[in-house]
Amino acid sequence: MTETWTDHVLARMRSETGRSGNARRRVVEFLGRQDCCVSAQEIHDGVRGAGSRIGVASVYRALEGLDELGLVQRVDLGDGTSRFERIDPRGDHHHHLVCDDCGKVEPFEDLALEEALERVAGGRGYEVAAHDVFLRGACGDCRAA
Amino acid sequence: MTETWTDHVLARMRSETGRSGNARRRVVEFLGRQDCCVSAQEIHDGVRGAGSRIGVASVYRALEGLDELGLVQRVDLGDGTSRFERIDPRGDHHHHLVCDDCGKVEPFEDLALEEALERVAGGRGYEVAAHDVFLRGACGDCRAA
DNA sequence: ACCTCAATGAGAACGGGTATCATTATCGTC
DNA sequence: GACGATAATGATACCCGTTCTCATTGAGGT
Ligand SMILES: [Mn+2]
Ligand SMILES: [Mn+2]
Ligand SMILES: [Zn+2]
Ligand SMILES: [Zn+2]
Repeated sequence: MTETWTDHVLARMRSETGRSGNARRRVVEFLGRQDCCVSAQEIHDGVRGAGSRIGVASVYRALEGLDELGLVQRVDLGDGTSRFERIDPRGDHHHHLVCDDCGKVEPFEDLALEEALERVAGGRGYEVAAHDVFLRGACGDCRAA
Repeated sequence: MTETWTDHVLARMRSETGRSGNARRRVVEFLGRQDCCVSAQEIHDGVRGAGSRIGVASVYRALEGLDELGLVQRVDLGDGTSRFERIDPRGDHHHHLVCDDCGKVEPFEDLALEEALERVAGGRGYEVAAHDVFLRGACGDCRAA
């Protein structure tokens, strides 16, 4: 059986603080259902829409905690709102295509790119811990229109 | 003789609107002196420090116009403030190393990385117009400390 | 010099994100 | 199962970068 990200994270948080509240659990469960990044607002709306009256502050607190534990990644596209997505414990990871026109965001993976990034990381004095890549342009739909 | 970015841009804006105000010119001149990205606040302070009483709104307006003309690039590191840097008309371009610890930002170039990005751009339905790459980690100074 | 209208700057307004604090709920203990 | 300590929560005030508004200024054409 494959342990889901959600289960993995709930267990981790449990062992971390000893407590388990409702708001954090709902945020984790929601994130676990997403395949790419979502904004705090979308998380808040999503959880509320399902019937849980959680507060925005709790959403941000949950995200902050998850970020510190390396369970979630902040994605900043430059539109003024941060987005968040789960980090696969198995190392799976993707980058983002952003449509300048309609704002759509979709994930992509590319091994050759990862290898090139790996090589850049060396020889710069820096100890690189993470990297972000965004490709911006016009998506298929917007090109057609 | 090499035409500077500043001259190139001033001429371009001139031909674009027919008018030339003081605020915009000061912003362009300031950006022309920078080798990497700076925040709107830094631009405002920099220009004011040199004796011109320009307003913040004018800084943002100038940056917006330059961005639309593709003369300036918005750099969003995710710290809540956008930065801007000139785009070399000759195509020269760099990406950024960001220290998670002290916040320092420095540019780097890597040809192999650019080629890998070029290859990714194809075959995705997208017409990629630009890309951003950030490497995050601990800089030399912070690693030593 | 005069007119027109883009450009400007001060300050109000906006919005995502954070801090505060009274209330609620979880968990260990009895 | 009730109780107490204290972490978690949620409403809301607040912060600050950015945008909007509007009265004023000034560049360029005549
Ligand atoms: Mn990668
Ligand atoms: Mn590049
Ligand atoms: Zn994603
Ligand atoms: Zn730069």
